[in-house]
Amino acid sequence: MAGAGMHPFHQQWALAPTAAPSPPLPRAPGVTPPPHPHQQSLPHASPVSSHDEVRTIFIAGLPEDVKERELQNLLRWLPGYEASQVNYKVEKPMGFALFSTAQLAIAARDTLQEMVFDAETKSVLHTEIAKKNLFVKRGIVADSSAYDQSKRMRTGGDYSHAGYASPTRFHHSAPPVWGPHGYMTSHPPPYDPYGGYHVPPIPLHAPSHVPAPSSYLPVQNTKDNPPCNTLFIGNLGENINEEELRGFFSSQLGFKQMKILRQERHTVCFIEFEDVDSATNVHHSLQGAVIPSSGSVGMRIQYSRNPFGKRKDSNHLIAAPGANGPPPTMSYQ
DNA sequence: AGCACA
Repeated sequence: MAGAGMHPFHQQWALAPTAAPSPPLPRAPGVTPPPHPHQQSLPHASPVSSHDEVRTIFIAGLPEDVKERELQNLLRWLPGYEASQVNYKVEKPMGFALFSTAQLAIAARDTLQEMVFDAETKSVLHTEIAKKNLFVKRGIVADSSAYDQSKRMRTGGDYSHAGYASPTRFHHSAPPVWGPHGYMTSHPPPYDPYGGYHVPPIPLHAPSHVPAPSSYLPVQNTKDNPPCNTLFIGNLGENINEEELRGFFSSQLGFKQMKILRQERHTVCFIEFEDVDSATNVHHSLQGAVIPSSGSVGMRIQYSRNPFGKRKDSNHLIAAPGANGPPPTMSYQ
């Protein structure tokens, strides 16, 4: 178990209010969706495109152990729902949900207002219009540049460090998706607030972890071992979060398995890849990577002394030293 | 610098 201060790996709360849930906004009571919703054009009233207004709601009152998925599964039924996420960085989880229009956001806010989210924990939702729109990452496509690192809170120091691999080759394969954000359709569903339940948007992917590091820091990597399909990761910081670590590496190309080793002072881990090439890729591209829970140190990536699943002393094979077995003639390589 | 598991 990680320490108390563990935080899930949520990269982008480039979203909304930095503000706490505390000051309940005065909100117009009984605001309901317009009777005649044609979101596209508001001929008279607001000249501004609806996308400039805040169409995100803020959701407080969630139980501490709320999952992104739970919230999504609730919100996806609401008309105009586009994306949501939960910010766990503060004491009480704060949810944010983006809707296609401000009206629909208001409608959603009122729908959810005072809703009992969990009877057992007596969680009752309090919703407001957020101060700012939820920021949804654009590129669903595997495009490394989609992970721009602007707006990241963490900045260990100098990242653009020459000599350290650029984050260009990350996870081509990895679903470039972090937890939240629902579907991203180009066109909003034909909507009809509360009119009927058309097929709800299905958030395609289970929340997965973000493979992109927050930054890179130089590490000195003297004394490496010869390339093999297993990497040894050290210098992970005092309170590295195992889940985060696992999520980080498990989405790398060629990942097979990993083992995390908690030791007194240092936590280290071993990662097996499909082949040496994949290991080498990661060895180079993620050297010095910083992930949130690693604090302000860059991880050191080395080849493992012993590849996963192979014994140290190669005279004894994995194939059991059977009483009557043939002598271990086969060897690796 | 901290290298386990089979």
